Amino acid sequence: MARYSPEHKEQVRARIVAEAAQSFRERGLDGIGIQALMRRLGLTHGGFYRHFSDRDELVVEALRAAVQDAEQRLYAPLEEGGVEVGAALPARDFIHRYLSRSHRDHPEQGCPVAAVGAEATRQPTSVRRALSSAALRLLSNLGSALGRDVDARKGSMPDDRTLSVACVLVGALVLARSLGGGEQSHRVLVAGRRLAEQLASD
Amino acid sequence: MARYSPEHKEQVRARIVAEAAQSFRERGLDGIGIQALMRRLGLTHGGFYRHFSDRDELVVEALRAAVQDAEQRLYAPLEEGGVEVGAALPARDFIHRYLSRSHRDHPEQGCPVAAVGAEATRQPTSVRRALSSAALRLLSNLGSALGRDVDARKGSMPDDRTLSVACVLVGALVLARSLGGGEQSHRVLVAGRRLAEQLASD
DNA sequence: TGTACATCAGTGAACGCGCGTTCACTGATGTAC
DNA sequence: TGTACATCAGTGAACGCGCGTTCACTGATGTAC
Repeated sequence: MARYSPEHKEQVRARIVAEAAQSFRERGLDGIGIQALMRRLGLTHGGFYRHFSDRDELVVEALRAAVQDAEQRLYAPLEEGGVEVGAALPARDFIHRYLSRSHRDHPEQGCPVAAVGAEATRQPTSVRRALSSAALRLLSNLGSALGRDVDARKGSMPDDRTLSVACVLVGALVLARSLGGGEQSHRVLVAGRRLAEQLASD
Repeated sequence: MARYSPEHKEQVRARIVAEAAQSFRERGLDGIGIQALMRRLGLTHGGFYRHFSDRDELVVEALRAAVQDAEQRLYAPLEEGGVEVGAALPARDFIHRYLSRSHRDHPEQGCPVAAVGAEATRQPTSVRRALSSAALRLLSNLGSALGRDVDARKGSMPDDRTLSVACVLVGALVLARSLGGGEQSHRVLVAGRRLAEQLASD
């Protein structure tokens, strides 16, 4: 067992991060352990520390990966011809993907801010910073979709309209999840969509 | 040790529930154990099962208590003369209390939907139901504050304006907590307040 | 080309710890006589 | 009023379990000669 091809190690590391990015959104940042995580990948827990110095380091990386994953699914335009990606989605499409039933029912593939943002206050500093930059990235993407391209990560500020739409998106999703999957929950999604679209088109 | 006054048992039970209602909002529904909780009250863990059949029963009760606690602090009018309580707060005051820095910084005394609503998808049925009724109660209170007195708990539906304001409140709080306590976080609170007030006064 | 050695990703036992839950127990009070 | 007994909230040891982390190890491959 060992001495694999040069790329092997980074591939395994990437698999750990990807699995964690899913599991943490599904079960919360404290909801899955290293042993269970490694077992899911067909590995044993001891090897984990060849890749990460401790659990928090994985949480930070997994949050970064979750942001990218959510961007792919919610923000990136549909690929046409199977190749190109790049331009921003229209705000309307982003809003509809964000406040869809499938996003509500699959937090493990969705926005990390809605899934674990409320856990920020009980996390160590490194994790809080990662959550904060996840939120800023959401604002930045949303700003682009609204045609207000401001790079929030660099400290510049998203405009008020972007902030407003972001509140509606996150709030509607958290409320809809709190309400379960029934009719009231769906009404929240629909009301959130309508309001977000209206704000986006002002 | 035992055979206290008749009210003693229910007082202890109430203390357990109150402590849990705080701790669960502060640390998440899985964030504090029975031993730690009982220790905080100066009791030992064994006695817990004289009051509850299992941990989930406590979670359900604690969520109910958290709703009442949050209502007291966010929704109940200031007592005048130190006695009376009853009438609804104006929507504007409710919005400003909900999107205050102190609510952002003290989830343990605040809205349980914002604090633990995102955990709904990973809880057993009994807890999911309790979270759902917490959310409905938030909608109901907000409906009253907006002058749309609809008892959401009985299955009747909150109107769209109430749903919209609720999305803004919950989303702004979760976003502000994700962003930490800095300037961006405060801007989210301010933007949320402005939007919520505007929607409330339409 | 063949042999000796170094590397290091992954293994799995072990550490101390806290979890939810059970249970034999203690001992102050209430009730029966 | 005095004594014997029942009650039952609270105690603390114990159960099996999973946690994060450490560590001696294995063994396939790469490098040195």
